[in-house]
Amino acid sequence: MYSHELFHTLHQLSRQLTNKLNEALKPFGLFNAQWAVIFVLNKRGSLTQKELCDYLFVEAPPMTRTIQRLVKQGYVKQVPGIDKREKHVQLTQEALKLYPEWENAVNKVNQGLLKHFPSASQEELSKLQKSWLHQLL
Amino acid sequence: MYSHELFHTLHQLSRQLTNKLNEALKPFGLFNAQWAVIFVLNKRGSLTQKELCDYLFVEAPPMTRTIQRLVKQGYVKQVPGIDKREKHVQLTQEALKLYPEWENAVNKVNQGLLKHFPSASQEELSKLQKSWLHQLL
DNA sequence: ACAAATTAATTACCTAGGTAACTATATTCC
DNA sequence: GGAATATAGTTACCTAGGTAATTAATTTGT
Repeated sequence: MYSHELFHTLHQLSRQLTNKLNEALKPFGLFNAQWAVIFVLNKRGSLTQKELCDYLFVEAPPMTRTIQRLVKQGYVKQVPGIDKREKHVQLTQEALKLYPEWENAVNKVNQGLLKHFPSASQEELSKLQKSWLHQLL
Repeated sequence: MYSHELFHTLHQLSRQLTNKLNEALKPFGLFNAQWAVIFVLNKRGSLTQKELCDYLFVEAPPMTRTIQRLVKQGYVKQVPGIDKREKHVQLTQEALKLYPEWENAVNKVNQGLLKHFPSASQEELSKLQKSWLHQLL
């Protein structure tokens, strides 16, 4: 019964990566969860909070909090939709200006984390993870 | 640059598994992090909190909290060591009595989570994860 | 032998993410 | 058209895990 070990290793790996990313984002006053939102908004433009939740597979309450912190920092604005329940979230000019710098830092740390992990292994790992995840959902 | 995707999938996978485990533990009034401690204590007997931290790669403060909850529930006791700074943590009779039931529930949910994921893939995934994790530490 | 440095555990405070309950707006269904 | 239902977002409260600072006990170094 080594399923325990599999789960344990996965959990630890996830935590280590999160910690390293947070460390790299610290100089910019950003955290992991905020970066995830910023990254998606930069790629997709304007999204409702529901759409962000669905995309990132996160429940609504933590998303509300993450967005509120980003609003307070001036990196995101909430625009009321035609459907008045919805809030369309988008990056501010300030965030768009700083984005390349952030992405650069993130890419650099990601590259460092993968440096000694062969790209064939990365491919294989990515494939296995996606396959398992899709079965779970 | 699909490192983003690799990290994102890993993070989500970890969260999904944690959620499923928590769901399975709910009837017993236990949570994921508590189970990790109980599992190790059952295997290893008595350990100091420091040893538990090292084994589970968790910082001391969250470990203190997890143990305090287990003490309150009557599943764990803290025995002062010869080195008076240390606290040796061990399962209570109550916990030892209930352990098989808990393990059974956990094994069942783990089995369910891995059901449609071929065991060759499990092996491969486990190998890749461990290899990457050891490079990071 | 005693001052300085180290270590185990705790406390306070932060982010991350989960559920349950609530509010306000939209949609459905007689 | 109006009552019932569903949906988007928020609030309150829980566990999980991180850092920084604190306390008490032990070990080191002179």
